[in-house]
Amino acid sequence: MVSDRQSKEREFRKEQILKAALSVFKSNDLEKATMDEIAKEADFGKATLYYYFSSKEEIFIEILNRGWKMIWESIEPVIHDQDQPRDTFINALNIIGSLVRNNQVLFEFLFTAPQKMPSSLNEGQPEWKGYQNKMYGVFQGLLEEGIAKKEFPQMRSDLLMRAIGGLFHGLFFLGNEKKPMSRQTMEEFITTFIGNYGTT
Amino acid sequence: MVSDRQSKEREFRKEQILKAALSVFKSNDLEKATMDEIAKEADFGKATLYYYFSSKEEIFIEILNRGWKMIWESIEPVIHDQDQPRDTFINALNIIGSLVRNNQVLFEFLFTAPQKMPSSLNEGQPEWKGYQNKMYGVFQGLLEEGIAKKEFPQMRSDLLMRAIGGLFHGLFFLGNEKKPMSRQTMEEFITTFIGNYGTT
DNA sequence: TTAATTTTCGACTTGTAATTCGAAAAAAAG
DNA sequence: CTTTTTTTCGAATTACAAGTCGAAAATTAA
Repeated sequence: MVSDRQSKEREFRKEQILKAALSVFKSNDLEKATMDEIAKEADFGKATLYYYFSSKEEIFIEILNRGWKMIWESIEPVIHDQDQPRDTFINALNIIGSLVRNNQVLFEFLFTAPQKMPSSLNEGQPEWKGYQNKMYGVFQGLLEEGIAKKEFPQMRSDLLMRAIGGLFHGLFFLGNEKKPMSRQTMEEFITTFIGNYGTT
Repeated sequence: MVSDRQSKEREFRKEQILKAALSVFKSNDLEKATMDEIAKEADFGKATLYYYFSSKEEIFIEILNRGWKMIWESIEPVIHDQDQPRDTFINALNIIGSLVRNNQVLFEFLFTAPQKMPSSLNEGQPEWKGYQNKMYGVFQGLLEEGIAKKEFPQMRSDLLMRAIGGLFHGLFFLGNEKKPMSRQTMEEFITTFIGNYGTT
């Protein structure tokens, strides 16, 4: 029988392990992150990690699952006013922006790891992939409506998406300056970039 | 003493091996591409690979070196008329575009592998990195001039670069359609995208 | 045809890192 | 204070893939 406190502590320990894993993934490159290092970083014996997670993969996946879930849950509330796709789009982008600002390392991982990781980890439609798809779906939808309403450049929405993705990534992760980016600043960049189709 | 023909055949075999390696890197993900598989694909014994290359790393690097060299040598001739940065930029982009069209697999590798690969392979400023830097330098320069001449959106050139990079990547590698993209089409997209600042 | 020289490769060695085992320590329950 | 359950971990075990070795096959030179 596990008490309430017990399971809370268990969860806490899992989080510590995930945190340690993330920091190891960050420095060494994913494939070269070893369980030994994660264990050392988390200050547990290696075998103990296997008491909490069944494999290295599972740790990896769990970080993605929790992260993408967080992202989804933070945008979900604001994506419903489809009347102004452009504003909605920028709003959503800005929300993600503030998440990123609060935890760069995690989000850089969430956004880049899927590219780098072995495709075997994508088999069986993992939970995080679902959230990611929902998110991209929403953005794509907003872009399409925005394009239809001439609020955005007239081009294929998937390409516009890619381009904005590149910009966003640059904006948050390329930064030579360390000062966090304000909503203001971000909005300016996006606006400059996609032009002022609707508002001029 | 090695005859001329001998060394040509030797070079030919090296190329076969590199080709096989590329095709293995393509399917399996880099880290999981094994020398055994490359050997099987190239139809040589594994030990023979080591007769031609001193390590798996060297094979990897050699593909990058040759590829980036090719890219650089194909743009280099057209980047000199700095009077019309926008046209020059699109020209150069288009040249790379045609290379890509002729060998998608190779170029997808050239453009994405550097992100995925262990950073240890970057040590000692490898040859390909030099070419890559020169190329980015040129593009960045063109963007800066273009921005100065108001031919491009008024924003940080590194961000514009990122965004165009994303667009380019989408254009060539995201393609749902298999038909190769014409210069015309590409130019249209880019133009739509970065606006018609100079020409309207 | 024989003697180099160049290529090739099967079998082995080596190193690394994931994963498991079994027993002990710690904590909770009775 | 026992007994039971939960956690912990050092010391194997196992798997896999890079790289090496030494001898054979093929090719070229004499």
